[in-house]
Amino acid sequence: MSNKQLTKREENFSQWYLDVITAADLAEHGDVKGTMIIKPYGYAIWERLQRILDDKIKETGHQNAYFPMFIPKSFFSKEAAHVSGFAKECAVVTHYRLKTDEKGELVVDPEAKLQEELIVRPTSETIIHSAFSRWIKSWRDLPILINQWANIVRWEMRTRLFLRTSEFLWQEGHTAHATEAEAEAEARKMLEVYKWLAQDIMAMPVIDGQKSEAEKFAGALRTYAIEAMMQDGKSLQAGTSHNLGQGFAKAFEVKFVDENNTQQYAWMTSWGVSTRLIGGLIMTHSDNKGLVLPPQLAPIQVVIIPIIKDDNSAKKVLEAVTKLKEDLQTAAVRVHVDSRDFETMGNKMYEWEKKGVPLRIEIGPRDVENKQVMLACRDQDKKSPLPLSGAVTAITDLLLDMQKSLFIKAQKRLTENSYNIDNYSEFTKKVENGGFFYAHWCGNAKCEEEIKQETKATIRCMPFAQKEEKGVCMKCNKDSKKRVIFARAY
RNA sequence: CGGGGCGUAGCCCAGCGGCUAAGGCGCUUGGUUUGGGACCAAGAGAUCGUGAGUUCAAUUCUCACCGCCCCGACCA
Repeated sequence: MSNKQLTKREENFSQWYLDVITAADLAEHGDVKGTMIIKPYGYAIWERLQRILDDKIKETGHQNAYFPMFIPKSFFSKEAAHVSGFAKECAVVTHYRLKTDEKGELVVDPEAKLQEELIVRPTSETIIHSAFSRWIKSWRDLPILINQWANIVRWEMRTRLFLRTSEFLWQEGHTAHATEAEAEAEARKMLEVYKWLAQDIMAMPVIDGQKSEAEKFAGALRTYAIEAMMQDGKSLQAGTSHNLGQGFAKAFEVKFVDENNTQQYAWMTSWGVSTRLIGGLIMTHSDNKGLVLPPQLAPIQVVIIPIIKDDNSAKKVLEAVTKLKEDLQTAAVRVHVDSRDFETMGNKMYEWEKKGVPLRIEIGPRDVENKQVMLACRDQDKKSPLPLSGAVTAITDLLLDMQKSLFIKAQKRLTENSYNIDNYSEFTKKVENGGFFYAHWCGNAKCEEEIKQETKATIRCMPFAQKEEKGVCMKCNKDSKKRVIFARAY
């Protein structure tokens, strides 16, 4: 990263740290504009998240499957709202062959034009539903609960590392049900899973709720989402779950014969989270020193750095290091020993700090002598001695504590930056500084749009937990029953 | 697609109508170091974005093209 950016980062930390400090070590931009290369360490974080979520998705009765990345254009155009929602950001395959021209240059062979263009999936509803229509004949075939891990492409005009890349990795669930109630329950259940993932695993507090009509998924009946607050007060949509109603079923002829021998359209859902979560993770916990990882997600939970002074003490130090490493591994702690002798102490420490390893342990001759290790927690500044006896228990406890305290810290920030607001002109000023604004809204899309135009703030969600109360829309003064969250978002 | 900026080594960049294109980071080798970003020495690494023009001479000036970044529009 350039020096200019570093300087600017210091001026305005929240704007820059995603790009500058940690993301650079986790990922770099790809060769195609807006795509990203995720480096092994960054991928290890995604991989843990993926494994944890995948287990949970299977536990809740879903099966993994895989569908093609190319979607015939005709599939895409069957659901009207869906088309208009995604049409502007699709990568399109038009040819299937290259050739060398007279000048010896590699060109697209005009002879090899596809009869029907293929869309690189921006999401897989259409292709999966077309399969569903063949798979589903009877009420006995339902529910069908499918999940897929895949890459997708959305040709965004403006990209941002981790948060909005042209190509990204995600998980997308697609289900079909016999009844509306069942589909609704499924959509809500999976949002709960995402909430659990965000809060219990990533230590990232979220607000769950329903999206407004303007913000909902193209083609959905209702969209539910979890919204997280980043350190700069901006909102990040961290996961969505859609009750698709019967719209897609009608477009793709997903029909079944019910117990009364009548043809019915299925009720569908879809839900997904993406590598955007890694961006959310970075922007929730990171500090000026780099990434801070919650222990549950950290590929390396404990790093041990042996301090070798001379050949005499080296043996004893390495013995102590190996012993502790093995004991920790027995206790299922993910531990790494940094035994590189060509790096200086300082470099090693900065590196692991930057990578967000929760606990760092140093063992040198002095520590062996005193039957202790030096321990530093990533979320605290100090370094303190820890007796070797009982060290493993102390460490596992510390990891649990850190998981909790990271969540509490983030939740405190979320609470402190959430406001009830009734005065629109006050809102327009305060929203500049970020935060969640609980405000009354009449439910009219026109007010919503005007507010967006005037303040760049959108309705993030209508929180499930929000109690009814009488009020008037902060924009137009018409009656409102509930407050919704307005915020600026990524 | 509008407005602005920038393309010189893996990265950050200096430079100038002319001589062997400078420096820092990183890398390699050897040595000394090692409890918070080490030091010394020697080295490798550059079609100066591409093409054309002006000129005795272009990395430098002009034009075109390509690419990237930022701000909008778009999207989330």
